[in-house]
Amino acid sequence: MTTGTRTVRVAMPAPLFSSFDYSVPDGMVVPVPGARVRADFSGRSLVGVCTDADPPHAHERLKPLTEVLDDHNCLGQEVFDLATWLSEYYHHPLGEVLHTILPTSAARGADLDVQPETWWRTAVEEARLERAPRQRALFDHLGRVGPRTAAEIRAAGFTTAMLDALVGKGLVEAGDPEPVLDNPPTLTAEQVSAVEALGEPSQGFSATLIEGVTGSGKTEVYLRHIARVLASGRQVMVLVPEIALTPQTLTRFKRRFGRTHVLHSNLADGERLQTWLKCRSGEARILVGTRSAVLTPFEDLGLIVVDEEHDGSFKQTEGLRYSARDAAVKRAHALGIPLILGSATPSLESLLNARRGRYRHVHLFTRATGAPLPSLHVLDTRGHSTRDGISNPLVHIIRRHIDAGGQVLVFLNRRGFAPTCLCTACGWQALCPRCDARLTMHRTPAGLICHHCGIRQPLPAQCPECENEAALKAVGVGTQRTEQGLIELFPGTPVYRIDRDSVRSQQRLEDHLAQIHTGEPAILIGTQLLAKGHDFSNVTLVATVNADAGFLSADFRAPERTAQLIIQVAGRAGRAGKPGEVWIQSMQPDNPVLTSLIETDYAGFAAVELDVREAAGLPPFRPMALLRAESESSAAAAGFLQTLKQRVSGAEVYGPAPAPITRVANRHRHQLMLLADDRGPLHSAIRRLRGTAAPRGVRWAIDVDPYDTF
DNA sequence: TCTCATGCGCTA
DNA sequence: AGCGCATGAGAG
Repeated sequence: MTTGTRTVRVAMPAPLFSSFDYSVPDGMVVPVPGARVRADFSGRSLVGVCTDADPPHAHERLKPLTEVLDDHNCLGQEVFDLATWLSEYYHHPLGEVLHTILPTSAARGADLDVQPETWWRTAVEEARLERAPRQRALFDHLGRVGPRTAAEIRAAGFTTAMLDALVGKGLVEAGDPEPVLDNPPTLTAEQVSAVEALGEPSQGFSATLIEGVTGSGKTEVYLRHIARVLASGRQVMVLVPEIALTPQTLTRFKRRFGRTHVLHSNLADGERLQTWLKCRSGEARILVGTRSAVLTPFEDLGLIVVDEEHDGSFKQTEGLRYSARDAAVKRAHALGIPLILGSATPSLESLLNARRGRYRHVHLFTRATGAPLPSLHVLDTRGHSTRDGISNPLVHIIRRHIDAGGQVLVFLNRRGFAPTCLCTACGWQALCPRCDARLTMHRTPAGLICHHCGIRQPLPAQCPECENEAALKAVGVGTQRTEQGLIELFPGTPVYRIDRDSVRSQQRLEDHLAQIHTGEPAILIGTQLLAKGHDFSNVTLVATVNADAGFLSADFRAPERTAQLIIQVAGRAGRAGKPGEVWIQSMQPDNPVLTSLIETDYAGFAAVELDVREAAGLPPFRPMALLRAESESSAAAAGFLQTLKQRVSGAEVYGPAPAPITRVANRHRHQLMLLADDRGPLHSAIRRLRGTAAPRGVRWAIDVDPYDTF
């Protein structure tokens, strides 16, 4: 080995757009690109990733590496290349990108050893565990679902102590992995042609957009294609939105394919690392995961599925602001494998790609059960009084459905009791001390809460300003208030509220859902949480209470998001044979989003909205990036963006503009919008700005293809 | 004169 | 980001 090969370039986890060169001391093996190394960096010992052995023009003063942690590229060439692409495309330092990709323990330098798993199953038919209800529950659970690993048992809400106790009593023993339990159902004609349209899985890169109405059985189409890929011996990655990764979703995969691995944000570091390693080694056959799962290396990936591809949770909004959907497209292309994007309400980005012939476009127009699609109606609330958010005509419609034995789902995208609390005597309002926002009134537990920074305050007994004891009033409507109103209006009918406040625990949610699944007449009220994943087969009426709020936002994506939400919620209605009705309460019944949705469905709305975007020169027709700055001083943040603006060339610039809620947690947020005709000039413009040091106290970030623009 | 806090610059 | 180091104010 010559001395010239004993210098390496390393990407260190620091917010710097440069690599750092180190020497490899005698006796230490020269790391290969992609190997983790430990080295001193500005007075501390850090784990970085080698990017080049023997780099050209190495730095003249070199420190020695402390340690080489891997004898091979720990990410594999493909994910290593993905890291380079992410760094360039999202203008984020390579060292930080690599740090984001590596599981926490791997980024800290842990050994990358796969540990064998043990599955646990019941050893006896019956067990008397009267005095140990939790052990009893775990025993019953294992009897019901079959063999599970310790990690899965913990994920289901049990502890290893309970498991150990059962093993000690001889009631549970090590066993084989879970068997395949489900046979595939018969496909509808439409599903058959969708499966056929997907073609052979081994024909190289292809992207297919499956646009299927809720209940059309998109998932079954994925499962068929997944089965073919698995049969060919290759691995499969399935990405789902955060709130769609429910036990029901996983059970479906497990019953069909056996062992299914999972990645999401709530895993313990060790579990996450083990799953990551098993994907990398090829031991894991299917991975179902949320956003960050797209960064997982695979030994032999043969298919990527992105379910609910329009969902905003695929875009990261901090640090490396990547889109998991777009990264999935990139990976499928690089690997030469098929990609499936599925949604009932595709993003305009994907629809434009389909229109331009980059994606195949497969439609599922009918429900797999043969149930008719719900009918959509606007309920004009102008001139009607509303009580707790529910207008009089809506009360009658709800009563009609309850009397007919149906269940009713009331959708209201606002938690709490009332979004405002004010004094009718002096005009005082409950404002957040740290944000430019009103405090939301909550009951059970009572208090004022800021939905932006989370600060809590007690509910004042009298007006803090004029000390009037009777004039404080809750203004506006949240789920708690509508719940209360519905309980009063329908005293004999159970009302279930499902939002982040009412279902703190998964168990609580499951209990609620079990009640609902009995099919007895009931009223469900809730937020986003209700809109996805769960099947409520006996729901015959869906009512959206405050869809109007979605039309008020300044965000150019607001109409798209509102339309998607309405259609997703509407999809909950009439799934089991009984025809469903959807009523949208609105004070602006002539709003073009509403009328086009009702008259021409989502596809018609999307076509109109695409024209609007094209005319306005907005995404997906032109690429956009946002430069966001925040500081305790509003002027400092805005001023810094102003100086950046002067240095922009080759792109249109708008702003700096304050975010609508400028101050959150005492930080003032401003942004500069960049638009260009092509990606090339946009990226060049950003490249000239990135790495610019902001003045003291100002933090700034680049957001390429932002999802939320306000 | 000493100690602790805050600010700044640098990382190979 | 996070660390060491310079600078500066307060206590004895």
